[in-house]
Amino acid sequence: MGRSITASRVRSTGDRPRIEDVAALAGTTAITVSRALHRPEKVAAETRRKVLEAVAALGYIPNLAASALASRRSRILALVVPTIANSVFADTVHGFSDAVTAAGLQLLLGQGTYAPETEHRLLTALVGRRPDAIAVIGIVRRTETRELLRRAGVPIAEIWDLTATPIDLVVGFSNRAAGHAMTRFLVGRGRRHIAFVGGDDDRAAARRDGYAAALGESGLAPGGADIRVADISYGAGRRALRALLEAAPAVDAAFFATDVLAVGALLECREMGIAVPGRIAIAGLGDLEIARELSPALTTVRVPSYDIGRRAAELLLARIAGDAVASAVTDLGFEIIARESA
Amino acid sequence: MGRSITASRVRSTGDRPRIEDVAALAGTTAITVSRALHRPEKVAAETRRKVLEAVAALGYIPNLAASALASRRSRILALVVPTIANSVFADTVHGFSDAVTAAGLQLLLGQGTYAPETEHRLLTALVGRRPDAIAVIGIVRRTETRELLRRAGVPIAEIWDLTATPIDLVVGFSNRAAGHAMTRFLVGRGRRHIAFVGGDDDRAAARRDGYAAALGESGLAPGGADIRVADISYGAGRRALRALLEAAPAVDAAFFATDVLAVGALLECREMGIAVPGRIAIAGLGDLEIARELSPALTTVRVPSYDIGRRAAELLLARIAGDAVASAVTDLGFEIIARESA
DNA sequence: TCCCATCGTGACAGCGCTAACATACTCGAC
DNA sequence: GTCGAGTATGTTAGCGCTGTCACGATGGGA
Repeated sequence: MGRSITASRVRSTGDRPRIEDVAALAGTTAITVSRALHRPEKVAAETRRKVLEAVAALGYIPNLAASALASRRSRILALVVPTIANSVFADTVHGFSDAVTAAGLQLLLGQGTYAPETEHRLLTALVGRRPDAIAVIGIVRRTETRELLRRAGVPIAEIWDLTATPIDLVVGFSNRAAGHAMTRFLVGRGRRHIAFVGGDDDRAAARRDGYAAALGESGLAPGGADIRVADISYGAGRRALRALLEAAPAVDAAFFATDVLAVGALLECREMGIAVPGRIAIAGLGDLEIARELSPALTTVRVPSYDIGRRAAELLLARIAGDAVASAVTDLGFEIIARESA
Repeated sequence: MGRSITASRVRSTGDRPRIEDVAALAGTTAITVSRALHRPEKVAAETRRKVLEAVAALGYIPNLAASALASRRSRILALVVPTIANSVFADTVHGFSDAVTAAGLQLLLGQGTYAPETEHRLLTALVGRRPDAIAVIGIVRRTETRELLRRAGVPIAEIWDLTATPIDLVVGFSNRAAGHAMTRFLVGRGRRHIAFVGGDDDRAAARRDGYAAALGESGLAPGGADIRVADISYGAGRRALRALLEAAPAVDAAFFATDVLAVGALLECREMGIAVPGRIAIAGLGDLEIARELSPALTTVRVPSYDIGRRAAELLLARIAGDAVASAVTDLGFEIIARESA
């Protein structure tokens, strides 16, 4: 049945050439071809030349699935993101992709993990591909999922928020500290009725936490109703601002969990003729490009989205290469960008 | 040497369980486990139960690289994008990912193909993974690369622009027609000195083409210097607007190849006190969310970014399943969204 | 009663590659 | 000339899964 029984080793037309076809044409054997391609220094220059010639002549492209199976190295890095339709996460994917590509590996992307259930399913599927490492945006909460990742037996990075108890590595910044710092900043600007507006994901919750702690330290009470948004959009930011002013007329500052919401609020203020920062200060988080282009320009927290992705990939690659990674926790920090809106 | 020589088939700790381990625990053989997982209707209910129990007990996750090798189906779809840090492409990735995930396959993402050379290298690497289908944003120009894809022997989709001579499938809209339609729209609004501003990629070039054709039909000359931007950002849009007004003071309309540039121009006009659309009309393409939130709201071309990704994946999946795809060309159209800026 | 279709299961081989060991050959030291 | 070390290449045996065929059991129709 097998090809090896047939007299000729020439492949039928339409089939892709295999490593043996290359070897035959180059007058050598499969293993030498493999070495010529992966460890050229182990092969005589003349042999290498013949092999490369044969590769070119046949248009040979190694089957990486077979390679992965035999070598137990897939040369794939998996990355899991809540959604890609969010430019800060897109930047992280970008950074991750750049580092992965530079190292000659490939990126397997999993998307859609705001629910723990989907996250688990998605990760199971990804683990099946036996990636050399896995990165996940967010801290993995479900015990079962953490166990799944641990058992995958490869380096794991949880990225975008810090935790003292990572599965393996963490790369990000403290969302809590960022929330705290911005709130202190607003207090420092003389604001006394500061509201927080955000969604319900973990990162927003951490920022809200930091906000609450900073208020407590300053002896202040929350400056408005607890406004939660269901989706992250400019429109949601507008609506949230209106709801806030209605529910808490005394509010003098609004800190939004993300710039998209803050920008929406800024636009709404302009249309309603509400002075910013006169009547109310507006602050965001993310430092989107649009934030600095509006007027008043948005005061925000700059966050290393691209670097988180890039650094995570680099650390994972180092781990794969067997290099010791100094610390399990990589804090990339953040920066308050004071502009006109607060 | 091999595992089969050892007396016991129980795996050493740390190793992942294989299909044979599951089979042993379920009291059956590997092939039955494979069938129980992939074609459950082919296996007796009782056997299936035992297999699933064993799978759960061992935490077995099939090795998809081995599966791909044996079955010649990788269950991977590859997608290649110029950059992901551009929200319209991110939407396309999103749509593609949704369809791929829904079908139980996985997404291999390649990023960074504004240069033909990188595109070729990236695609070579992706083809090595033997995806079941490949989608590429843009029309593949290089003959060598087209040949590479053709020889991959799987369905191929070129997406985001139409062409009469696709490698296999095309899904998108006519960038030329969109440029044409918006230009006609501006002419219809009484504009006579219409400028076009965009980058140098293929899509911008097609839009510029349509613009030039529409001007010709209306007996008009280009309304300004030929402004090319090097990067796509709000800042670039601002600078382009200033450059345009300086180079061609008579200009009464500016059509930007993408909304990001148009939004930048709109912001610049506001700051410079230039009346829009009084002094100059501004139009874009893409229909970003911010476009409708600004005032004046941006007149633009709505483009089916998400649907292009989703539809491309669906068509590719249909092809893989052996269904005939009605037409090689899928035109998803576009829509002029007339708002206040033009 | 026999036959053949159908169902459930299994044996075997192979997908295309590489790790590990084995072998041949070269060259300089003694 | 012999030996050992180093270099270049080859042989063998899988990696973990599934396609293909084969086989036994069951059951309904002639």
